[in-house]
Amino acid sequence: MEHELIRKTKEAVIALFGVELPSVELQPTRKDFEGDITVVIFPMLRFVKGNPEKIGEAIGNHLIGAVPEVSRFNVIKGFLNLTLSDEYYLEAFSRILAEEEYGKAPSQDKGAVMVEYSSPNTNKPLHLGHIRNNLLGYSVAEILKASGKKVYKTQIINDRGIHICKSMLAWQKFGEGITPESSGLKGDKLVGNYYVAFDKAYKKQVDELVKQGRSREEAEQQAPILLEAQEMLRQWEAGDKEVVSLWKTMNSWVYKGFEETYARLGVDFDRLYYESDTYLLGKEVVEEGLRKGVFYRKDDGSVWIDLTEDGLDEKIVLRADGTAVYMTQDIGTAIQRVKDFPDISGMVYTVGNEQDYHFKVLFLILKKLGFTWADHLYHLSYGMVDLPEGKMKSREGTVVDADDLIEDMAQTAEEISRELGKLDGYSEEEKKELYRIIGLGALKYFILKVDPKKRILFNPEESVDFQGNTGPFIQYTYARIQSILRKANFDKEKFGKNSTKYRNPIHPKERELVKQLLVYPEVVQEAAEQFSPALIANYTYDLVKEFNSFYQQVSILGEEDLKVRDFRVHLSAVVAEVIRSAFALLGIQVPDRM
RNA sequence: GGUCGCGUAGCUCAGCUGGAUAGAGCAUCUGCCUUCUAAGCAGACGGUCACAGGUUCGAAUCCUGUCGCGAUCACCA
Repeated sequence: MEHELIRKTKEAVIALFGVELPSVELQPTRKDFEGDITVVIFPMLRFVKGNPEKIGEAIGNHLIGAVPEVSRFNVIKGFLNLTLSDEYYLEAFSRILAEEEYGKAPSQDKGAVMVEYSSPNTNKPLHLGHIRNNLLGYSVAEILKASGKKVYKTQIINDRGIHICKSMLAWQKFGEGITPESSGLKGDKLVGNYYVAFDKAYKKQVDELVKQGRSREEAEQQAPILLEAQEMLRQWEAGDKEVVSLWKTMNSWVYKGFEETYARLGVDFDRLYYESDTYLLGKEVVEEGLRKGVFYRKDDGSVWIDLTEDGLDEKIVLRADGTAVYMTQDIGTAIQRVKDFPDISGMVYTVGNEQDYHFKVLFLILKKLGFTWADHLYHLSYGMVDLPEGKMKSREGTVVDADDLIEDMAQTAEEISRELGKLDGYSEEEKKELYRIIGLGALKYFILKVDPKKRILFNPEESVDFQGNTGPFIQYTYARIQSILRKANFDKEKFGKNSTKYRNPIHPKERELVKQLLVYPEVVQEAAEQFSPALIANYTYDLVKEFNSFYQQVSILGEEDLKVRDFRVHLSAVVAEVIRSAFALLGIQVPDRM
């Protein structure tokens, strides 16, 4: 419709004023004025001299004759507000009904996108920060799929390094052979406890050394337990049997714990990468890049890239002793992934904004190395989740644990549900499942509705809302519609297939709803382009508000005219379907009752 | 100090490539359950869009500078 209006408006201006406009600006008409689509006259004044109101009037008159869908118009200042006919909206709605999966674009074969997210260290449990990461990554992956892309979800598990050795060492020293089985603790929690135990012991040793007269800096480097951990890392790299075996055991505990958390969160992966497999990758690429002149070697043997011409600094890509740094590994991993999945044409890295610089450099290096896909790399950079007292710190125990938080949310959902008491007839299991869906819905929506790049302040004292612009509010609207559909004996099989007979005129609330439904596919595309689940969340909220207003003001099942009643039932069904679809893109489930 | 990001109502956030009197939710206050689920609806209150310049017919939006907050600038990851 927009294209048609732009074309016809241009034609109108040629016919009326003999001038060809380079472009026409359209916008949705503001709520306080009558109309659906507004043509902004001001930009035309550069080409057409005259009074904007008169010009608008003239164009409006022309359009009414030229475009059958335009039924009325009015001009206010420089704005030509067009009202589209009821037939147009009824027609448009019937097209939505006919769609198989409304909002989803047909899949294109232009290559796949790999989305990386989560990527935790294996020395501590997941916390609220990881939750934001997981939700964003999962949601963006789903949105990209809906926009027509093939997507691979992946993560790189940071399963090696000094931090892992710290937990291992502390477990050896203080653990007395404890296991998840013997203690009943979740594996990631158990290992995390020893990471904290290490830090405690380390600080104690440092303090003692300082008391003995060492400088703090020296003490921090010389604390015996740290030296032991470093020795352990060397043994691990040398393949020491005992160390490797302990490493395998403890990591397996952690993986089991992570799997539980992922299952609770409802996220998944198509392919896992382990740092212990990939950390040596990239060295060869560096050698090759050295030959190509992309990198250069310093006298001490370390290899660097000079990015000063690109406004960045010099960056090391290989240590003097020939070992890999983080960057080396990331270069190698990226290339490996394209080898594993040759149809990849781009990648998305879901990583906090503290690594903005790292990814700028990484992408630039890959580009300079000449990989075609390097133009389609995107760092999905997101702001930190802060607590009122500041940053979360695992070692100081000021983290909001992922499992605990999910549990708390379900509990809150339970309390509210019990108070409202609308769940007669549900079994205990059904209720429990419902609390889980609502609690998670509240949490996920709370996080995803915020623009990814902004930081989130999370106050554990103030529980996440269940009213207003929240997940449960939207879920509630869905449940209400399901209730109507049950009462109307709405048949999903016939959904979209039976020819609903329309009628005129259409109620203003119905018109608004159809308008809102019509933009859903565009919103999905926009969200994919911007890698922003927040756009989906905000759209869904607007749709739901519109529906609730309609629901309040207009009777659906009580309507006596059967055609009208049928139309309203269908309209409600489509709204519910779009809610379900949009929430699926956010990884949020919807309940039939609540 | 260099670079990057953010700064909109008491609080949490929207505001598309510049367009009409800057919008929601929470909180506070008013109405609405004999009609499809009140986790709802309708309304009131609440803003020098950090500040100062500039571009433009028009700026919360674009440009420059200032201030504030955060991140980053490791042979750590």
